[in-house]
Amino acid sequence: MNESEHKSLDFIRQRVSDDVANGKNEGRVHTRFPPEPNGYLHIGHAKSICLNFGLAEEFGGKCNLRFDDTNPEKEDTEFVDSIREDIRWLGFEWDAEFFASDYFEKLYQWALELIKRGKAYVCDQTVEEVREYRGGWDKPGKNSPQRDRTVEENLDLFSRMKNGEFKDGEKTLRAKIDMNSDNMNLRDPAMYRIRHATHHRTGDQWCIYPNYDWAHGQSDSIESITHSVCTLEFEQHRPLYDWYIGQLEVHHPQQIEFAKLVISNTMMSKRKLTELVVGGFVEGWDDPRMPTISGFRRRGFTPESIRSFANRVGITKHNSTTDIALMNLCIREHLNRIAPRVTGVLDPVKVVIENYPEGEFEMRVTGVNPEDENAGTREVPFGRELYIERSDFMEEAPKKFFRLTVGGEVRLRNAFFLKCNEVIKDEQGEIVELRCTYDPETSGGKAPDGRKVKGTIHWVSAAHAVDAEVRLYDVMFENEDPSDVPEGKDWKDLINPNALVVMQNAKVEPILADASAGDSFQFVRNGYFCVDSKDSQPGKLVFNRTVTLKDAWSKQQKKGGSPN
RNA sequence: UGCCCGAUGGUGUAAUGGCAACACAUCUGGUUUUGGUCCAGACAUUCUAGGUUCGAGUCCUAGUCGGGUAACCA
Repeated sequence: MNESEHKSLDFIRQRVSDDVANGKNEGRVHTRFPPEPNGYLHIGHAKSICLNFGLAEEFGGKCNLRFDDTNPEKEDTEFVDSIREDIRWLGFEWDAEFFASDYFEKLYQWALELIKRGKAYVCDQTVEEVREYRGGWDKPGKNSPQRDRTVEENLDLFSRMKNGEFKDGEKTLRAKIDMNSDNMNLRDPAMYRIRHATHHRTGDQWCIYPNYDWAHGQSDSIESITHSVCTLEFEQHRPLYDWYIGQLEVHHPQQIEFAKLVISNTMMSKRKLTELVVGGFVEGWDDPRMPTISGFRRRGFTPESIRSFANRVGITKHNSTTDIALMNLCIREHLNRIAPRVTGVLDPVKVVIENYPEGEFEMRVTGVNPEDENAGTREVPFGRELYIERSDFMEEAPKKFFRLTVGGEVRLRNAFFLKCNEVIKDEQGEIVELRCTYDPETSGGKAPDGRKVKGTIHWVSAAHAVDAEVRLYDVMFENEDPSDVPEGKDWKDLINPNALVVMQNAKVEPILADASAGDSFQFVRNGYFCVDSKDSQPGKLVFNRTVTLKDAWSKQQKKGGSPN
């Protein structure tokens, strides 16, 4: 190792690096990503996925996918399938796939072993009694009345638990540790509970199910995991993790905890995300407003952008909140390089060019992506009637407004200079048409007489434009911290009503009629959009706005407008 | 009311006892046929108080603040 080439590693990579250097685990690195299949993966899981799979890649090791399916009542194969899909979409492939339920028999045998060694006992207490006997932070616990049952009695009772002789909640198997420990997890934790429920994989084969602590470390051990990375809330479980593995005298993985991802204006709690889906507040787990991986995918985020984000947020032990702006940066950065530029007019208003011959059209040739020389060119039809963005015209405009005004001149992107002569409105005073003239001498966007124009606006030919529905997405919560709910309010009251705004009458350039589901584009001056993978049809296009472009103009406007 | 963990700019991270670095955000300016991109610049008494040291963001002590934790969930 060259000291001068010391790279900046996060504390986990540092630790793994040290372990490898010291020959721990024969220099092996083996991680695992262990989701419970009770919901869809979200961006927080992406951080964990990038960490675990990244560790394996960087240290020449392996990473398993393990479904932590020890709670039959909440888990389902739908979630198993979506988890596999999401991990692969992110660009990772696991070395081996397991289920905690693969180990139910082994875990059972191990439990028998602990019973025989007097380290576990069958307890008859109810949930309430257990809580009472556990004591508190300030007061010691009391032993369960059944704590000193004989080995024979425990063996008999436990096998009868397994055989279904008892009802749910009637008995548990508990580890005999220390009812006086400072760490509540060590006050005789439950190892097994009775659940007469059908498991998504083992069916009705079992009616006793191992608790997390009894299953997790041993599963890690069986798979020869070297570094068992998890989030901070499991920190005080580590002594129990270590105790079980120590008792069983099997391969001992090292648990390491890091801070989970928190993003501003975003709800990450799996329970609450489930509530949004079940309660119909969103269309489903893959609703583009959701912080799920499938939601981001449908919204138009790329795997590259999410991996880039995960790498930028860092791995530490302190709780922090990452600004949602960083996500936006990551996706803009990637899409700016790869997304073809097209024109989409979200809120169209008609322009009639009075001095352009009726019924005539011409093709304008234009680049596909200024960031990519190899992207080539495309042709766009131009004619007498166009659609432009309603917000690109103002009757009474402030001085800094560089767009179209009455009497003012702007450039039509990739075409001509345009001047507005007259505004036509309907009875409600709504602008329905702008009568304009163009300067044929400015083809190519420059005037022979050298006169300059401040603004350039986008347009589509009215005769060629394709209708589209465009869904504009924004942050799901207006509050930076949506878990901070004001008195008397429900967290769902904080949902941003403008998280989705649908533009029904958008007009897009004809080339987009052939776009396929999932394709991403930059709508020039508007943002990045993708073809919705569920609702878009050949005759009825639907686009999702992935993210806006940075917008200095609207930012300036929000500041209260310029004093000219 | 114990036990465990943490604290570096508005935000997220780096600095492995030796010049507080990078990115985001914000603001200024330049380039530009996208108010995009790109380029240049601005933006910190490292929670507090003591101590060790030639030298402390880093080590020690005490405090302050924040988080986690008492499921037959994971």
